[in-house]
Amino acid sequence: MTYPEPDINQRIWQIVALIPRGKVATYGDVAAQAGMPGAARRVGRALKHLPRDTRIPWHRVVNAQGRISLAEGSAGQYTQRERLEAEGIAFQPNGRINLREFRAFSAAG
DNA sequence: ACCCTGACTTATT
DNA sequence: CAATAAGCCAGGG
Repeated sequence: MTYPEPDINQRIWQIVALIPRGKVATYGDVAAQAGMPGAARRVGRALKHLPRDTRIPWHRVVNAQGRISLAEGSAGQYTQRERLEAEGIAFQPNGRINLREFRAFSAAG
């Protein structure tokens, strides 16, 4: 069976591992930090590839709107929110995270 | 090769 | 703020 570029996934996971506790990064941020600006979707795919028992803090990756991209009501969505709140990340009433406050990598790098 | 789909993003209406 | 459109990269039928 064909294998989806393992090196790329490794690089993406490495960047995600750099997001400090209590902070988040957008898919676009991770892609840019990994040296592939514009490849936000690629990041999502890499995360989906993660083994269940990984220690990579995948939950610290949210979309550009400061929202969780996993399906509403899904187990993953619930887990992600629980973990983020446990790290002290606050969700606004509209379900969004204030990126100005919790973003790990600034747009300027 | 063609087309649809997705843990995405930005701009426009 | 919601709906559209267009750009983006790659997997799978």
